[in-house]
Amino acid sequence: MQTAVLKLKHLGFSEYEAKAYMALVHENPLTAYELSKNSGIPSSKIYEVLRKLELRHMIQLIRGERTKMFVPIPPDEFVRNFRSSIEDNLHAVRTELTTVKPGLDSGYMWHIKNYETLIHRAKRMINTARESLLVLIWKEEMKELAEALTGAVQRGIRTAVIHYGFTDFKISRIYIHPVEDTVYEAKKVRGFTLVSDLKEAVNGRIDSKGTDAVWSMNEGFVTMAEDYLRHDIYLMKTLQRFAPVMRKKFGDRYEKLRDVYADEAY
Amino acid sequence: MQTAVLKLKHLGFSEYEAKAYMALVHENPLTAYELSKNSGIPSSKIYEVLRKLELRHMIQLIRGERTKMFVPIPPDEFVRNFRSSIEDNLHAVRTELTTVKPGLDSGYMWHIKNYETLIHRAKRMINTARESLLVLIWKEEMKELAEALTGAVQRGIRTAVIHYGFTDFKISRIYIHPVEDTVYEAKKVRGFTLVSDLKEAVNGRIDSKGTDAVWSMNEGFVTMAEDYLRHDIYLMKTLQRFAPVMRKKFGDRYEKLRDVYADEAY
DNA sequence: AATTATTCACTACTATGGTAGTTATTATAC
DNA sequence: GTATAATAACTACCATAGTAGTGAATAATT
Repeated sequence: MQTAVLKLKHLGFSEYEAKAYMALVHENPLTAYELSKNSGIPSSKIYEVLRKLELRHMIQLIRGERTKMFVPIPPDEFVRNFRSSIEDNLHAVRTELTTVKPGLDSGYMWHIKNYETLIHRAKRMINTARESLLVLIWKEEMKELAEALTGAVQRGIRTAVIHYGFTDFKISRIYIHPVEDTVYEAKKVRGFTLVSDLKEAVNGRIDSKGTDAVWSMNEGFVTMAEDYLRHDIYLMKTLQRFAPVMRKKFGDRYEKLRDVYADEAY
Repeated sequence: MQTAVLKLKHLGFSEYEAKAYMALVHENPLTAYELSKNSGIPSSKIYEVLRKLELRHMIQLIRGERTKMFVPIPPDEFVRNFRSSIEDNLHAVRTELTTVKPGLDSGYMWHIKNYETLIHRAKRMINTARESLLVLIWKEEMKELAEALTGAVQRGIRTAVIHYGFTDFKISRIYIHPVEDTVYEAKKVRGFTLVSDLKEAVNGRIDSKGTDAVWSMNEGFVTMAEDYLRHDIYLMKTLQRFAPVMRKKFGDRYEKLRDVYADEAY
C-alpha cells in the first residue's frame, strides 16, 4: 500500500477514503466514474465514499459540463484543517484532565518494564525536544532511534550522543565509548539514558531478562541523569589524552574509532 | 456524556477506552475490577479495553501487592504523544502530496456553494491566522464565528471587523455599518468577506437561494478583498464626520451605534 | 460466604471492503 | 441504423471485524 494512504488511515480514514482522496489530488477534476477507475475503488462504492469525504470537507463537488465532478481540498489546506481540529480536541482533553489531577506527573517516577514502551517513550521525547538532548545508547537502541535523532539534529536541537561500541552513525556530537566486545559479552546488559531539555529523563537497562527503566520529570532525577552523562563525556575526553595507551590496548580499532569522535565539547 | 470522553472519541478512541482512561486519571492506581466499577464499563469488557489502552501507550500495568494494577499515562504526556504521532502522519501526507501537485493551490479559485462549508472554511482561517484578520460580516455569520474571532483577538491577532447591522459583540476594532433594516430586508442578501494574514481570502454572499462564495490565495484576489474592506472602513470613518447628518437620518439609533465604534484605525 | 478477579459465550449494531446488478446516455464500429 | 462498447450514476446484498451490551462460569482472596 502507498505510504500516504497508510498515513491517512492512521489519521482515521478508511482505505477507500484515503485512496479516493489521493487519486483526486493526483488528477482533478474527475467524475465519480473516472475516480473509481483511477483509484481502484469499485464504482459501486465510490458514491458512498465521496459523500463521506464531502462531509469531512476533503473534497468539493463542482458542476462539470453536464456531469458532476469532484476536486480535492488542496493537501495544505487539508493538513491545516485536520491539525486545527485535532488541536481543539487535544486542548479540551488536556485542560479538563490536568486541572483535575495536578501534581502526579512532575515528581512521579514511572517504571517501564516493556521494551517497546521504552522505545516509544524515547521517540516521543526526542521528537518533542525543544532545546537539547543527551543520550547514552548502545547500537541496538540506536537502530530504533537513529531516525528520530537525525531529525532532532536537523531541527537544530543540541544533541550529544554517547555511543557504546562501534557505529557508523554520523552525528555532530557523537562520543564513541570504546567498549571491548568482551566486556559487553560478559555483562550482556545495555544501558540506556536519555535526557531531554534538562526537564525529563529516562534511565534504564536492557538485558536478556527484559527491560527495566524509569522515566521521570523529577528534578533530582533529571539532574542526576544529566550529570551522569556529562561525567561520562568528560571521562572520555580525558581518556583521549591517553590515546597512546589506548592505542596499545585497542590497536588499529582505536584509530578507527577516533575518526568519528566529536570535535567539539557538549 | 462527559465532554472529555466525547473529545477522546473524536480523537479515535472507543467510548469504553475513553471512559476507562478518564476514570483512571481521576483515581489511580486501580485494579481492573475497581476500574470497571468506577467507570461503568462492564467487568466483562474491562480486560479487553485495558489491553487496547496498553497497546496504545495510554496506561501502564504496575505490580500491586498481589494483584495487577493500572495507572494512566499523565494527560500531558498523552497529549504530547498523540500530537507528535499525528504530526508525523500529517507531515508524511503533506510532503507526499504537495510535491506531486504544485501550483494548483496558490492561484486557484475555490467555489463554495454550501453554507456549512463556508463557515467551516472561515473558522479554519480564523483559527490558523498568525497576524491579521479583516472581516466583513452580518450578524447571522457573526453568531457562527464569534467564538473563533474572540479567540483570535485573545491570541493577539490584529483583527478588524466590519459588522453590518447592530450587534452586541464586543471586540477591539469593530466597525458597525449602520444599515437600515429596510435595505437589508429589501435585498435579503448578506455579504461575507474574510481576509487572513493578507494571504488568503473568502468572499461571498448568502441569500434565500443559497450560498455562493469564492476562496483563494490568489494574490490579486486577496489584495482586492483587502482593499474592499479597507475602503469600507475608510468610508465609514468619513461618514462619522457627518455624524449630525447621520443623526438626523438614524436618530437615537445612530447614537447607540456610535458607542461601539472602534476608537482606532486599522 | 462474600467479595474480588478473570474469562467465556452470545447478541446486536455499525462500518468497511467486496461482488453483483440496474438504468441511462453517449460514442464507435460494422 | 443497429449493435456494442464505454461512460455515468446508483441500489442491493453479503462477509467480516470492531464496538457495545448482557449473562454467566470460574478462580482466587478475604
